[in-house]
Amino acid sequence: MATRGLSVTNKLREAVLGGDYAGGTRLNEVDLADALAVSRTPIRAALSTLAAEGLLEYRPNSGYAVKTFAAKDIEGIYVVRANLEGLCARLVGQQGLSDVHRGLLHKVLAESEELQNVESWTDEVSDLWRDLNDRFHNTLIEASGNAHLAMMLRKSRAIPLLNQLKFRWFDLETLARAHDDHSQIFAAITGGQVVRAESIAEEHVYRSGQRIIEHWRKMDSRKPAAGTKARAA
Amino acid sequence: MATRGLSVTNKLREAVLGGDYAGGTRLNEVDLADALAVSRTPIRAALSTLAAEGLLEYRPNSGYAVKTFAAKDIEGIYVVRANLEGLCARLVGQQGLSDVHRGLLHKVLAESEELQNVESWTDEVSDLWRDLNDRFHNTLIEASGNAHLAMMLRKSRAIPLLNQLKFRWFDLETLARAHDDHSQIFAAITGGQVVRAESIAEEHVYRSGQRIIEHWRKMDSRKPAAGTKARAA
DNA sequence: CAGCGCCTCTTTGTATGCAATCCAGGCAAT
DNA sequence: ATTGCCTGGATTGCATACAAAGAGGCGCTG
Repeated sequence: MATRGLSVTNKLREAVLGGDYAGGTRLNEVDLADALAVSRTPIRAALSTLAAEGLLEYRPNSGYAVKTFAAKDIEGIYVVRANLEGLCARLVGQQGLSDVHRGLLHKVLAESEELQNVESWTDEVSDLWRDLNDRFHNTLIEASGNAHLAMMLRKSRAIPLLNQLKFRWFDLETLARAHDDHSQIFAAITGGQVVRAESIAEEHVYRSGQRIIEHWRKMDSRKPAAGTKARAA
Repeated sequence: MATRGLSVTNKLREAVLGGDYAGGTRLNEVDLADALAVSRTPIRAALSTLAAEGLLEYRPNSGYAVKTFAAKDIEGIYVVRANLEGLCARLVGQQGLSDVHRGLLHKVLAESEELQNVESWTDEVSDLWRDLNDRFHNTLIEASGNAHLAMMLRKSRAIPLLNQLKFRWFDLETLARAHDDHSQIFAAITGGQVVRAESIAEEHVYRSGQRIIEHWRKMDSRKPAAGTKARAA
C-alpha cells in the first residue's frame, strides 16, 4: 500500500463493510487517528473517500457517520443490481466468452457442483460458496468488458454487513437453486440465448434480494438504530 | 456553502464537467490553492472527492489528473444508462405517479411542445431544451423513489463536456423525435403500460447515446490526448 | 418551575512546515 | 549512441497548531 491515506481507507472500508460499526455510528477523527497510529490528515482523506463511495454520511462541521441501510434501501439497491446483472449477462452473451473466461466459469461451476454433496449448511460451506459465488459474478462482470458497469455493480454490492450475513441465511435447497441458476446462465450465454441469459440473471439476483430483504426486515425491527460513539478497529 | 472544502469541490466539479480542463490534465495542488485563494487542505479534500466520483484519476505520490473519456467509454456508460433509465420508467409505471410529479411532467411536455415551433436550432433553443430534458428525466428519477438508482444515474450522466456538447449536436428533427419519445413515455406510464414505458425509455436513451458516440469519435480522432499542465479556474 | 441565552468544551475545518517521493536532465561508462 | 546512475527541483504526503463552528450544560430571568 503506497500511502498511509490509502492504507487507512482500505482498513476502514473493510471495517465498515464488515459491520464493525453499527449503522449511525459517528466516526471521531481523533479516536481513529489514535487507533490507527496516524495523524488526522490521512484519516480525513479516508473518510472523505468512503463518504463519496456511499458508505458514510457527511455533515459539515459535524463529521462522518456510518450510513444506515433500512430494508427499503436494500430493496431499492437490489432492484438496480438485478437489472445491472441482467444487463451484464446480456452483454456477455452478445459478445461471447473468451477462452479464459469460459475456463474460469467452467471451473467455478465444477467446484460448485462438487459443493452440492455436502450434507448440511455449515459456516465453512457458507464461506466456500461465497467465494464461488463471487468468482462467478466477478468473472461475468470482467467478461462484459464494461468498466462503468463494473463500477456500478461494485457499488451495488458494497453494503455493510451484507456479505457477512447473506450466505449465513442460506440452506442446501437455496444453494442448489443458486447453483442451477449459475449453470443456466452459463449455458444460455454459451448457447447464444442472450435474452434468456438476461432474464435468468436478473431473476437470480432479484430472488436472492427478496430473501435478504426478508431477513433484513427482521433485523431492522430488532434494532432501535444508533447514535453511539465509535470504538476503534 | 458551509465549508471551503465543499465550496471548492463544487467549483472544481463544475469546471471539470464544463470541460475547462482537457482530459489528462494534471491538477497541481499549489496552483489550484493559489487560484482559489485557499490553502492546499481544502483543495486536497476536493480532489479526493472528485476522484471518488470518477471525474479524476489518482496516482499515489503523483497527484490527480482529469479522467479522459474515449468513445468506447461513452459507449459503455450509455449502455448502462439506457438500461437504468428503462428501469426507472418501469418503476414509475409500476407504482404510479403522484399528482405533483404528474403535474411537473405535464408542464415539461407542454413547454416542450411549444418549443417545437422554433424555426432553427440555435444555441438558445439548445439551452432551453437541455433544461426541459433535464427536468423530464430528473422528475422521473425522483418519482421512482429509488435513491440508489438516482445516484447511479447521476454518476452515469456526469461526464466532462458532454452536457455542454450534447445538445449542440441536435437538430430540429432530433428534437421532435426526442419530444415524441418523452410524450410516449409519459403516456405509457399514465396508461399503465409498464413494459412499453421501459422499452421506449431505454431505446430513447440508447439512441441519444448512439448520436453522441458518433460525434465523440470524431472529436477523439482530432485530439492527440493530453499531458498538459493545468491553468486555474 | 419553565424558558431563554450565554459560555464552555468538544469536534471539525484550515493553514503551514517539513519529510518523502518522483521525475527530468545531465553525466559517465560501456 | 545507448544505457544506467545520480542529483536537484518540483510536488505530494503527513503531522501539527490554531481557528471556528456546534452541542450541551448552567445560570439567569420571568
